[in-house]
Amino acid sequence: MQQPDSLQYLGVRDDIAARIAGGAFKPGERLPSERQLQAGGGVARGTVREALFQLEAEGVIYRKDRSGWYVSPPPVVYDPTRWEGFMSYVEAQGRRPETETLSKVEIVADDMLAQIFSRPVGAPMYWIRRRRLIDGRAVLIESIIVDAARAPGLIDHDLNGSLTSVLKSVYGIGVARNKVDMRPCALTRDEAEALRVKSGLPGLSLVRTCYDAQGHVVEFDREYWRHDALTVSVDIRVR
Amino acid sequence: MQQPDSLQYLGVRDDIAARIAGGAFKPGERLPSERQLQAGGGVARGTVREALFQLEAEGVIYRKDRSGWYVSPPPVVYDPTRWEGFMSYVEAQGRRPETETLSKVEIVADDMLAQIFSRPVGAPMYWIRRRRLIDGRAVLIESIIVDAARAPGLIDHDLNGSLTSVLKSVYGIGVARNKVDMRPCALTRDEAEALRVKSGLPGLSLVRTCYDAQGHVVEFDREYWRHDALTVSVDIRVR
DNA sequence: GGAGCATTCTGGTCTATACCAACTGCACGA
DNA sequence: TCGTGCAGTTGGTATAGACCAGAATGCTCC
Repeated sequence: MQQPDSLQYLGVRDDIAARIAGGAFKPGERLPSERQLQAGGGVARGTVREALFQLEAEGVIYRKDRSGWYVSPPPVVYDPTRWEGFMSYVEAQGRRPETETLSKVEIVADDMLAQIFSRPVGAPMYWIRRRRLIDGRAVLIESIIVDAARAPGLIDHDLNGSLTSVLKSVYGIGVARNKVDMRPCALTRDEAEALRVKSGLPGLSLVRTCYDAQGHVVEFDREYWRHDALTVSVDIRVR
Repeated sequence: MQQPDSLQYLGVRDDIAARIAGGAFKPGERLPSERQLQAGGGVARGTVREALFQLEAEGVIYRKDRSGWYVSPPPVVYDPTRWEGFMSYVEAQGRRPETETLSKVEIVADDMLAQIFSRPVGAPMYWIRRRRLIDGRAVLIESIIVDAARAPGLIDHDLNGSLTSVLKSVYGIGVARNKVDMRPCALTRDEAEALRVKSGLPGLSLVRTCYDAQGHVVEFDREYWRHDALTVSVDIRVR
């Protein structure tokens, strides 16, 4: 599957990429519309879109539905071993973090949750869904489960800040160990809708299990990130 | 960007996905051609392709250029903290690993490599490029740099097996610490060609720096994985 | 000045068609 | 038996046109 430069859409891609690299469009700025790019390049709109899809896959640009194509800001660096919460982490990198709580409800543990938390099926749990933004752009959606018995009344607190610090300061629960699973994925249906992206856009699925010093599960967290929003960095000793 | 089920390509997607889940097509098997699917669904070929792209992004299917669409095998699990080489690792999961050495040459360190290895610019280095396959499918391409002064004659050895074990058994160099950077990316140009995928397919970029017990850099490794070929799992204590 | 509404613009979906290049399989011949 | 070459099939690229729904804009009226 060679890429001879004879392919028109790669030519259009290179043209737009060069203009972005040259500073003609800055991070966050809008590109000309597809129809304008089409006229400028003398190609069909489908070809322009193919070029834009390439740049989107590379993380160079992103789209807002029916609004336009925009130049991507740089990604944040994520180190699971140094993670102390989204808000402080993002702020430390000079970006503006925001959190929106989409829902918070009490549920009962199903088989999977019961096993994860080592609790009986039917045990009360809190289910929190949040959307998190960087510089005004939604970058991840997360679904958190916390054992209600260990943090009674948790969902009555303001959860738009750091959940970790609420658990620590209000309930005295600290995190001693993290297990993180990562997997490239496609953002589909619910996640895509919540992040306001087109279904099928590549993303990163991140499943975090937090344990306290006694080895009990404190928090079980599924996150779906935009693929262009982060870099993961892990520094570990070989066992 | 809601997904009302009125969208035709999502309907086609669901139809194909259901047939795969139902066992009509097994991992590794070929799907009917786009033109056959088109006729069966009564839609345009572009719509069928849109549905196939969705499933590809989700990792459900993959394509061989001008050959057809195939059902994806399950991903391998990758734990950077337990990594003892591709070959043994993949075999332990019941899969068949292969390695092809694409090139191995001596180069001189540029600014970046000099800094990484704490060696002068111009120091001799070995540059090894390999392609690695699971069950006959190319899943990753890697580019490895090793300090030639620490492993003289390395590239005269057979490098289709475990590089780690060659470094250990022949040169007595062990790895004590790993630094791993991960980032969702697009496979473009060289990587895409080496993996025989279409440029722009999502992938995972993995940069590994291996240190010995003295903190010297042993090996610097850039890997590009197919996005559907692996799951990353990290288990770490919070500092 | 602000709320509400209509228009315009934008990307999203879909159809139909055409041609190309790489792969596949088969038939043929050495 | 083993290549070799041809023909058919497949996905890849590109065009042109059409319509839709949501976003953005600007206008009007209160």
